[in-house]
Amino acid sequence: MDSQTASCAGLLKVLSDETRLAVVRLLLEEPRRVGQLSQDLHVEQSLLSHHLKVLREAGLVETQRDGKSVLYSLSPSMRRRARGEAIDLGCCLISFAGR
Amino acid sequence: MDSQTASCAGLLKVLSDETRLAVVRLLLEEPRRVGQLSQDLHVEQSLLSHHLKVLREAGLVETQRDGKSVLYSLSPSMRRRARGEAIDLGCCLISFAGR
DNA sequence: TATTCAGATGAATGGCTGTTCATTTGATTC
DNA sequence: GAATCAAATGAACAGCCATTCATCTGAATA
Repeated sequence: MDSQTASCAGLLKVLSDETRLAVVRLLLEEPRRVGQLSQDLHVEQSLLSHHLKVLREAGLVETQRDGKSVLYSLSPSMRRRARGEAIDLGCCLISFAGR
Repeated sequence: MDSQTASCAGLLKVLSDETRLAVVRLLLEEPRRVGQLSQDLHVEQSLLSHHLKVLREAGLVETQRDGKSVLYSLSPSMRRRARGEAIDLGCCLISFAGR
């Protein structure tokens, strides 16, 4: 059980929350402001903010001031093309290929 | 926030534990008995058994009696080939393509 | 500069979850 | 059938985490 597996589990834990996963999927489409996310997901502002902090600290998302609001986007380094054998969860594929 | 996202988060939660993730990665190679897993991962029998139960109930793994021991293998339906845009966690890729 | 709007932060709380220990079940062997 | 080996189960506990509420920061506008 290498340390790589440990940190990977940690990242999966970040994504294993319904709200955070939904945020990431929305940001996979395009950047959005917090207010938009809050409306789209029907999640109260404060709670969403806490979740966004977790995503930030995990390096999954990045922020950018936009006047009064803040624009969230998926970290560019997180974008990749998948290929190779994977685990099919039905909802998504998890692949370890080439690692 | 659809119910699909909820159940997906649930499955990711199952994989977000270091021990369970390590088990799945080993079973991705080939089926193994509990004793083997326990030795390979340095995880005590009872604890491993609890984790295996979680994996079983999530439908991720299947079991097969083999004399005194039990053979665990990755559920065939979980095996797929990944392709399309994905989120790169460094340790693995998560892809939602075509869903 | 006072007010308002957008978002972040901190403390408090309740529920979930990983771990341990003791016990049990199921299958083999003596 | 008693003893042994492999794995599963249940109860108990402790630490973690999502949620809520109240408050604060920071930027725009009047």
